[in-house]
Amino acid sequence: MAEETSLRVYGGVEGDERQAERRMQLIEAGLDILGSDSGDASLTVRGVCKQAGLATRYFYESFAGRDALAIAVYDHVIEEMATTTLAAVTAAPAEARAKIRAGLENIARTIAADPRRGRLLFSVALTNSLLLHRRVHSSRLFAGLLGDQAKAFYGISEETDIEPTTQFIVGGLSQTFTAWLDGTLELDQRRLVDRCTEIFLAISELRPAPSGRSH
Amino acid sequence: MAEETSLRVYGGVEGDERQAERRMQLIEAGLDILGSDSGDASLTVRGVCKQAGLATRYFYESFAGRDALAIAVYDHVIEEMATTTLAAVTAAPAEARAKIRAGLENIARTIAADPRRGRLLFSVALTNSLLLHRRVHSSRLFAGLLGDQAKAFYGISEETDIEPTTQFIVGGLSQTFTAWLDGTLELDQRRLVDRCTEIFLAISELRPAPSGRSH
DNA sequence: CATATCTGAAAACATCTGTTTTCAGATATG
DNA sequence: CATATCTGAAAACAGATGTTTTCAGATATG
Repeated sequence: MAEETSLRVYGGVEGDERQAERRMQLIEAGLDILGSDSGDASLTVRGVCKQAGLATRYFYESFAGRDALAIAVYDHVIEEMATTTLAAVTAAPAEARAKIRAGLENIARTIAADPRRGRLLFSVALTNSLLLHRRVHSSRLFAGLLGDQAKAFYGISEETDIEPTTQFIVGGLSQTFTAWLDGTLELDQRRLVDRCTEIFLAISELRPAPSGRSH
Repeated sequence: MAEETSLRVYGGVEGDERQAERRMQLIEAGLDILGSDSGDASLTVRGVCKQAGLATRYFYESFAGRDALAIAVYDHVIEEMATTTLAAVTAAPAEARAKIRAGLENIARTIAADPRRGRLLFSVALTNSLLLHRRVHSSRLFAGLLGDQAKAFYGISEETDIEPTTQFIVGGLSQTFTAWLDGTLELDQRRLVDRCTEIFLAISELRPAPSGRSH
């Protein structure tokens, strides 16, 4: 409440900068932990501070609690993924297969370069209901992003229910990317993206309800 | 080690029976908790005993620890689901669409009748690596069970890697069933099964690797 | 140099959990 | 009836964790 008055220079660095760097160190450490296969149960205050090389004291300087850090980490990863994927899809030729492939390729490349991000987005066991909601929301976002032609066909709304087709695609992609990160799937990135693109397309081209309106 | 000597009659019931009933009460209570949306982090010894109406003392009579109970609950649910689904698939006409529909219908009906089972199998956030491994194994089992014609085509081995197609189907079905249980999907059971059957078929009919062998 | 702030480490306190043990009362058995 | 076992509830103990506070030393500022 009355903290903006102090903040001296220390070690030649401004107070705001030191705080911001500590915050970033905590987010990085949080990503290390959330991006491991232990799930978010291992995200402890002491643990993340040790990983960040900071004193416990500084945790509450930047975050109100465990959940606040988890959300910050998740948002940090999602935001970057959304930005780059949107750019890749936009830059791709105006054709369903090309756009889907471009988006999937961006995701595959990103999580291959930093598996922590992939595990956080797709495979980490989240017990935190806030994080689960974020994942649902961002899944919806990506499904819309990648399947914008499906959106045009079927009229998927971002606010109302998701079609079973979209749910299926999101779940299928998550599972496939997770297995790929695990090493369970012995595919190179190129073939993974090819394969997922074809499956995505095949599902998209199904009529939403063969015998009439779906509800 | 030397417990099989005692076990008196109490309340008109044999000692073995009392133990077995307490074990069943604990498994039921464990299913209540694991089948809630809190994930397996809420499966505490005190909690499950309270839910079962038993004293903490009796937990370790039947289980070595938290993990042992979790595994017992999971196996209990999986075993029943596998048995009834296998029966449904076997009884269905010898045709891919009919067999897939029969299997999916059995799963949908079972989890609609007891959502705890569905949430445990598909949606609960599992931080327990033992449970995660069980889920992978049983997913493999069900994918093979439902897609036996795909198995014949692609030669899916239960011991080696799973094809990306199978991973996609398992993940897609899990996500879709989860959303259906949540109420996110406003479909009746019939349409859900129809839709999943068509998607399943469409994916199955894709060639595994359009440009050659997959690895 | 004197004082105020910052830093790192650790202590402190409460709570939750796993696990074992105690104990008074209920029940069966000789 | 006397004794051994069973039951339910709770206490006890250790460890992990969230969260706040203390404290000695480092660093900047007047």
